[in-house]
Amino acid sequence: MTELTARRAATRERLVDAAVVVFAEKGVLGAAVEEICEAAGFTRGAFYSNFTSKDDLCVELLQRNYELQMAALDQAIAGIDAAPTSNLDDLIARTLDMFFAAQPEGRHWVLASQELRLHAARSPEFAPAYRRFTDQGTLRVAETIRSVVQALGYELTTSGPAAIGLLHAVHEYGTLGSLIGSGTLEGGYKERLLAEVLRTLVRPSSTTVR
Amino acid sequence: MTELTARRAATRERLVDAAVVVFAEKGVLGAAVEEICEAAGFTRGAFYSNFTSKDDLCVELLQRNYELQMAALDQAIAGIDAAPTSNLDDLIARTLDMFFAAQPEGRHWVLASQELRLHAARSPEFAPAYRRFTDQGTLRVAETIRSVVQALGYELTTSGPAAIGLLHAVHEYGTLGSLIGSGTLEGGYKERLLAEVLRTLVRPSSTTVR
DNA sequence: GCCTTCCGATACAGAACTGTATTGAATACG
DNA sequence: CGTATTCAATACAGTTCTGTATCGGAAGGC
Repeated sequence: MTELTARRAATRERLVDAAVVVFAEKGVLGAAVEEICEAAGFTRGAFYSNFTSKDDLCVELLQRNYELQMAALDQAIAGIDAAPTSNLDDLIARTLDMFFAAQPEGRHWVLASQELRLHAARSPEFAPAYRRFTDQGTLRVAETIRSVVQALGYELTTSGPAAIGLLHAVHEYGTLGSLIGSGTLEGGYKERLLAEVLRTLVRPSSTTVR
Repeated sequence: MTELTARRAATRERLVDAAVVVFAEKGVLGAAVEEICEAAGFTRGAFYSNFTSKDDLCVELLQRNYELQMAALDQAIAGIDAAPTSNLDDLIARTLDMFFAAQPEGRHWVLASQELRLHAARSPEFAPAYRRFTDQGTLRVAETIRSVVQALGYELTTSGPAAIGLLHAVHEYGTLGSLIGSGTLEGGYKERLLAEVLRTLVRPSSTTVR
């Protein structure tokens, strides 16, 4: 698509990776361009030669994140056992695996994701770019989960995106809660709740599986 | 408890109110002390005379928020129709009213709440203070909802805090989503989802209502 | 009404960050 | 190879923010 030397691509990647860490620690607006460059082992010269602004880098970060997660999702699909099952627990477990494959992992990524989401909520300039990747990702995950559920002999009780939204909400809340160390959330809280929620989102398929 | 002149109290309040706005726009770490003071119509002299640091002000903000929401909750309780009902929709509506009473409202408060939550997740120094208010609030809301549900002839299917966590997760996600303007979330999405979730969280009481 | 105490404004010195213009070293190419 | 080009480092000038020390006016006590 774009002409990019290997050197340049590597620089951009290092900067983006560093941004994840710094965003996680300081937030998008609290992160100084200088700090990101330092974390990546560059000076600002490298930054301004590759990006026009911090928001510009944020978009690249979204893109990278999107691609990595879709790749992980594809891999998870390839590895799934596609035989229909009458065991609901089985279905739940396999479906959640799909979902988790498309979620950020590790403290830095989790925090950075939330920071980006919040940045989109407060910045009208950034929001469109954020929506672009998020909506597309949600649709793809929804479609994937819908087809997995169907292959296993079940169907969703609600629209795909609504189901994903619900899972996403619980996942985010629980993950952040465990980082904060909230006392009202016991261990395994998130997993249990997700399984329970998912149980209400599927039912045995009314139509015969082809 | 603490000796505080009226003048001082007013200054602190104005600073805290201003902080909500600036935090919403810039995030906790992106907000300059200077900026908060300016928004409140003071200079930094006032700030450092009243607070030792930005985190110190954050704690005061948590406290204020907690007290306002608990007061709103108390008021909501007072206004509720306590007659048992066999109409589930009725129950759902009244229970959600309780819950909403204890949620922040308005763009600034919503964003600031999220910023504080994220700040707690990344800052070990701030997290304990955040937990203190959050856990206490969750317990109080949980207990309130539990007793309302019971008075109406139903019971919760899960622990109070777990139920509140689930509602809270969906509420936050939906609210932020509507600020971002996500395309996969149609209007009324949040309310519909909350009602549906709540439906799975209650069942007719097995024991007789006293 | 005067005097004391309080408390926010001002002054200050330094640190951190910004974006740009220029330079020099690495890389690619003929 | 040597030369042209690319790209990150450096130099620069300006702005913003920090926390503290000091000052002066307003509030409250006698």
